[in-house]
Amino acid sequence: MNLRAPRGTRDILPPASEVWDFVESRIKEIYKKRNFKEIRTPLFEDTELFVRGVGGTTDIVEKEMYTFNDKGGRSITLRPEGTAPVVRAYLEHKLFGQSQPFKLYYFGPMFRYERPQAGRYRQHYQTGVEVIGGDTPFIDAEVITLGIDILREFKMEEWVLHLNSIGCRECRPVYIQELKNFFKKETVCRECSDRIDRNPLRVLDCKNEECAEIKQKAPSIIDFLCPACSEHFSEVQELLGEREIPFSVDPTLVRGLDYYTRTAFEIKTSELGAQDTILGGGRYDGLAEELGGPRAPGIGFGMGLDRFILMLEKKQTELSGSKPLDVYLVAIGDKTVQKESWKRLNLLRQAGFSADMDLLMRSPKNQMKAANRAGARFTVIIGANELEQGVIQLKDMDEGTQVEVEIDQLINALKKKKTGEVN
RNA sequence: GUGGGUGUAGCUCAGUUGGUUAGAGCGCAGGAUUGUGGCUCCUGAGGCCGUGGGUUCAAUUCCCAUCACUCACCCCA
Repeated sequence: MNLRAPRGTRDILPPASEVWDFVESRIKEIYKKRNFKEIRTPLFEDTELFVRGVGGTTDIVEKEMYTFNDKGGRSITLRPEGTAPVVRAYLEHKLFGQSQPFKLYYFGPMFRYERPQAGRYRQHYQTGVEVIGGDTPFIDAEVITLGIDILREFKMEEWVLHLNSIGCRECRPVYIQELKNFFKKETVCRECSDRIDRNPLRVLDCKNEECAEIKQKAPSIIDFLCPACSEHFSEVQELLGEREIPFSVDPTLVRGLDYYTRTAFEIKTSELGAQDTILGGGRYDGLAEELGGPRAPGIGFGMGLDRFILMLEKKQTELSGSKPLDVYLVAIGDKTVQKESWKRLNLLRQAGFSADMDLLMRSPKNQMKAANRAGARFTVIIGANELEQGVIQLKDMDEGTQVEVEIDQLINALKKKKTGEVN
């Protein structure tokens, strides 16, 4: 038996899991403040959804999908990204019939078959948003701003927003033709020469040094945008300026998924390794139609939580993940005392305190040790003597002081101590 | 998919120029006059030295393969 999580996957254990919980709930609050609603879609979908949605010639579909046949012979794929499933759900449930635009957020794992690396996992976690049913530049700016707001909420300043527009159905084909003509005259790396016909935009994405020089001379998409796309793009930039969000226009940013149109963006940080994109997204005005629905333009982003948290840890940002325990109960005596303590434990919890006790029934000394390790603010000591007199010992673990309290007054005494601390 | 590095206790790492019972620190468990934490001291548990094969009288040490981790490429979150 191989007792190891599969390659590229990992367990998130305490105390790390407390950091995750903390980060996720803070982000969720940000979404809620902006009137986004949660959507949960299945972890797997029909393979066809991604082939049609993401695009058959993309890296994701060509080599990164976890695809298998289920017992009914259906081809199933573990979702490699969040947008296609959300748009599928939007169409399936005819959400275009409701008040538009539809603003959704999600949290959850995504799956891609790749070689693991720092900040790259086969099962990784993303949070993201999708705004569907509108194509004004305000929506673009609102979505991008939201991404920045998350970074700022966590006091992260070491990032660069890369922005581009990759045009629409009207203007992009013209540009692509131009690009093909250009590259066919140049000598590019072998991979790129393969790409020229299949997915020419991706040649711009090549990091090969030989190609880099050639790329600089290549025609820029921005010069080929149709009037509508061009206006959209400059308005988005204007609105970002309005919010004082710095960005860098990057004509080589094309993104690896086919569904993108117009606005494309990525936020990179210098604080990770080679896997430095923590947030990426773009507009997808044609996706709904591509999937067989009505026109429903949308825009969204995905943010990598693994990388985000890695970045927070590298920055040693204080993450007050775990909250110390209010009370640890120490039982000293036989079963009668233990049972009484266990009963009191429940009463403490019902009164709203976080409380725990030693369920191994160890020696008083060891129980105190455990209380200390749990970070308990107070210990409540119940022994046979106390039980007889109807009292308990209440010990302040920071001060090291201890007072006797009538057992019925315990909750009140604790409440007083707690509010005393707040004031 | 390609290339480099690594793989000894729960964790961080020593070590064996091939040779009997493989070590430390931290952590964990228990204890230091019978009912009290954090400091100190004592004791203890825990390792088929990643897995499989080869060379050898002998391998945890050498060689090969494999798996995993890690860094980079590719690409992305």
